[in-house]
Amino acid sequence: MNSTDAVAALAALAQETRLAVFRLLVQAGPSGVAAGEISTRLDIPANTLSFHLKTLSQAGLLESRQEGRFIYYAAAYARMDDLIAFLTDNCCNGGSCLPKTEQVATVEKRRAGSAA
Amino acid sequence: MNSTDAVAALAALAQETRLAVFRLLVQAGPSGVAAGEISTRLDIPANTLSFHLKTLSQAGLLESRQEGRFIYYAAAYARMDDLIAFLTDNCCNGGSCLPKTEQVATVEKRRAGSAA
DNA sequence: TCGTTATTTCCAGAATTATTGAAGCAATGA
DNA sequence: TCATTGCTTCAATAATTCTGGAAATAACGA
Repeated sequence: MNSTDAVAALAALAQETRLAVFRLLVQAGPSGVAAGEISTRLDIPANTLSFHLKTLSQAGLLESRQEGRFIYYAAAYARMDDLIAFLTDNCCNGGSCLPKTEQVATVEKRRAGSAA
Repeated sequence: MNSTDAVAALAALAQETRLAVFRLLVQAGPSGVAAGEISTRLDIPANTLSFHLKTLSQAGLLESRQEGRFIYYAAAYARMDDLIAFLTDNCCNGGSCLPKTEQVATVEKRRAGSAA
C-alpha cells in the first residue's frame, strides 16, 4: 500500500453513507450482501448507493460478484488490513511506546504468514 | 467512537499532506515534533501546514503542547486505535472468517485492560 | 416479445475543501 | 522598546464531491 492508495481508501471511508455500507459489509462476512439489500437496510436510494459502491470498489475496499440479477458486495478484508498496517507502520520508530498499537502494525505481516 | 467522529478522523487522514504529517508523527513517537520542523521535513508552507494541523487536531488525531515559541504536535495513539477498532468492529459477525482481522478489532479492548 | 426487477449511468445544482498571499499574534532576545 | 522567530488566522479562488431525478442496461419470468 502506498500513500496514494491509502488516501483513496481513507477518502472512500470518510463519508457517512459509505462508512455505514463498509461496516455493514465488514460485519456481514465474505459472502457479501446484494446491492438492493444494502439499499433497503440502510435506506439509501439505489442510484446514490450505486455511486458510493463504485467509490468504495475503486478504492479497493469492496469486492463484488454477480449472481443473476443480483450483485453481491463484500468487504475486501486484506485491503482493510493493508490500510491499517500503513497507518500504524513503524509506530514510535519501532519502539515500545504503546505496545498494543505496535501489534496492530503487524497485522499485514501475520496475515502473510498465516495464509488464511 | 461513533460514526460522526470516525468520518471526521477518516476525512482528516484522507489527504496526502495530512496523511504524511500523521504518519510522520506516528513514527516520531509521543514526544512529538514542532510545527516548524514538520514544515521543513515535509516541505509544506507554514500556513498550509497550520491549516492541516488544525484539521487533524479537531478530528482528535493530534495532541499538542507549547514550549516557548514552539508547538509540539504528537499523534493521538489512543484515538488511532479507536478508529481502527471502529472500522473492524464485529468483523464477520464475530465469526472466524479472518482471525487476524478479528484480533485488530480487539485493540481498543486490550488497551482498556492494559492501561499503558 | 413484453413487463418487471436489479443496478448503473448521466446530469446539474449545492456544498465542501485545499491552497496561498497577506496580515496578525505571541514569545524571545538584544 | 524593537526586531525576529514561530505559528496562526483571514480572505478569495479553484477544484472536488454529494445528491437525486431521469434514463439506460441487463437478467429474468410469463
